[in-house]
Amino acid sequence: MPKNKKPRGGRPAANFEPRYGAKKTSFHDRHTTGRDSARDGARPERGARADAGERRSAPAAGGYDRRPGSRSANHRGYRPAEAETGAPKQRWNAQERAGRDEARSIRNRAESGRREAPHHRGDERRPTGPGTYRDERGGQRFDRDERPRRDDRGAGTQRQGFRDNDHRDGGRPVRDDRRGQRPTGPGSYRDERGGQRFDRDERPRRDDRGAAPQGRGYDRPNRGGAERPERSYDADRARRAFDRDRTQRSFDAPRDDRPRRDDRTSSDRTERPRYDRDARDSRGGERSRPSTGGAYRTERVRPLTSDTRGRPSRNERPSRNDWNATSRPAPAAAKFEPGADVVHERLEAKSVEAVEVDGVSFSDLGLGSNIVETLAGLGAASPFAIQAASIPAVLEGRDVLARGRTGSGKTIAFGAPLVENVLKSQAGKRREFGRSPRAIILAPTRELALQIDRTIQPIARSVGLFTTQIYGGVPQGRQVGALKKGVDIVIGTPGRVEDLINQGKLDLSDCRIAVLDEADHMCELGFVEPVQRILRHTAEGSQKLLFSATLDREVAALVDEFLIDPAVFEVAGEDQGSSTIEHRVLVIEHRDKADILTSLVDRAGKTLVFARTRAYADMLAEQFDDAGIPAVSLHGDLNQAKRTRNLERLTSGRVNVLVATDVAARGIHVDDIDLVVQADAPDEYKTYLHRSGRTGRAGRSGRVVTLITRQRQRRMTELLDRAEIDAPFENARLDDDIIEEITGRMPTAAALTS
DNA sequence: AAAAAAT
Repeated sequence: MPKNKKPRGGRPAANFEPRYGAKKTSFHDRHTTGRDSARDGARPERGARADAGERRSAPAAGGYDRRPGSRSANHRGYRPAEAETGAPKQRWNAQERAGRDEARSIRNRAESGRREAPHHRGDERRPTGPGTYRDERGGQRFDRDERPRRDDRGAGTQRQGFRDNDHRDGGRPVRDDRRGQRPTGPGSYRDERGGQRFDRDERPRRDDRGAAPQGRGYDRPNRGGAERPERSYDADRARRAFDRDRTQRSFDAPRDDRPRRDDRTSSDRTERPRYDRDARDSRGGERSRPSTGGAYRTERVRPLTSDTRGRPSRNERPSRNDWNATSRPAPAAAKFEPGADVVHERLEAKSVEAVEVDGVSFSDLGLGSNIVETLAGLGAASPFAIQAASIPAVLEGRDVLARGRTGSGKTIAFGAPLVENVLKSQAGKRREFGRSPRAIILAPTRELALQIDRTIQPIARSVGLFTTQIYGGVPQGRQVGALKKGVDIVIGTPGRVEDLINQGKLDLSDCRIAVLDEADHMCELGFVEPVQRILRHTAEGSQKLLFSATLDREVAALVDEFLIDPAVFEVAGEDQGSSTIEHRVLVIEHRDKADILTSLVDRAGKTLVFARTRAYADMLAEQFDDAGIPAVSLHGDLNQAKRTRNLERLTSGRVNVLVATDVAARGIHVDDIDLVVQADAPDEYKTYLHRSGRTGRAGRSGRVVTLITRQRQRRMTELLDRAEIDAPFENARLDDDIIEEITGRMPTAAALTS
């Protein structure tokens, strides 16, 4: 029975799929789960047995740690406290209890002047293993935030064990190391971005911020006015907005700058007010964030929603409809002086140069020492560009839109400052039992939500905060139990989150930060509505952070309603030319498809195959299996247990081939996937970018092969053009050398660069 | 078409 899988899952699975009770071994616990029954149809008989068992043992159960109404897991618990001691207890025991104590002492220390000398404190409580990740990754931090790798996944319990390791020296030295190692080839930011430096106007701000951060009414109780002097927002904003002499930048392009852009001004102006006023007034935006002047806000938002009129580059790439279009220095941008912002179609962003980031540390950015140390333990010794850009803005309390390519560190970019903000908002407060969450992070898939939690949890835990995952496909019991107990940060998928809200089990009214990962995807049809409803449940004026590798104007609907004066960031030099991924398109005969796929997949490395439908994904996996190539599938028709298990099989290397639908296209990370095969070509260029982003990570080389038939060539050409990818089209037959070549030796990164 | 709640 599947039960046998558990041993292996012991560690990885615990981490990967904490809800799934890898640890649950006690008789009645299993029953509880069975009864909770969201338990998927995989083993109906088990559920039945569980019910029977429950009935039998219920009466006597009390003495045996049985909760009288464990039905209350779902059901308004008659004894909430009890509910927590049941199943959740096991899970909380070691690690969470430790965390709690830790939190307590942190709080105590915090109350006696925490900001001043946090460092010594950190040393003893550093929760994560030191050089662990750093070493493996050769100092490159590409993956670290996207997905704590396997080792990492080993649940908090394990990490605690590392606690005493001294990696204090990790901080600085490591950064230096890394600098040395940082790939200077394609993956490197440094080489391609000319020597543009972080704008001075930007930097000073950060220092200021250290002293007086939250621009918005973020809760900051108990913070000595001395440390972070209270400031009138108006004053603050105004100062930042106008007192700087700089070239205009998107996110803070002040009114004053506007006149300079003669070409766009007039039309923009007429349009701008419309967006704003309507949106803001109707939702009381004014009240919620009185600090931002109306006019100011308007202009900030405008770039996102305005169209491209007057932009020459549009004509050149008519199909390109987004912000990405000019992510690399476009001709249009050339007329701007060095150091000036690149002007983007439809959405202007402050373009961050990686070189600017050299020498900047996480603590420079405003993160506390505990968090900084934890990040170092995760392999993030110093910030990536996108992190350096967005962390200060997030700490400041601003709404942020950020685009950074896959694996560029987005999770930490929002996660670390989010934790810091939540911590600040609770400084000195008691962490009450049953407190409602202060922050929520939404992701489009369960796997991604889990992965995000794997990164955020250690950071949160390092400062005594708790996270919980709220996603579907698993029993609610534990999730509700955790909520009852009280968590600070919720990470989940829209469906279950909304479900629990409607059931009154999740209260977001105190939620002051909301993050949308893969934000553009979350704005697609079918996703937006629930997301909007959820966001409306968050505290009025809550801070919103939108991140994605392909962030574009698709998020306009949300921006208009929910964001105020957003800072917009992206990383310069992130074009496909700087990628370590080799793309190619095989034009094939349909009748050869199955066999070609099999031969493509018959190789040594890990291969991820994308199929358009669930059925086809299953079919292919089966086909490969039959051909003697162990393969599993990942798609929405599988129950969550299988999804988790199959993905884990690939990560662990038990199989080398995973056939997935687009559920696996975004965000999920598996090390060492060196070939991505698109059995079905995607319809959108964004999908192409995300799918191909599953390989070529950490500066490694990777290949993406897309199979199409002759009829599709034109569409594919257009798509690649939009994605700004150059890929040769090659006719391929089953016995072609091409296939051999693809499945054979992978080109070195060096070869790709030259 | 897929994904996201559970039924």
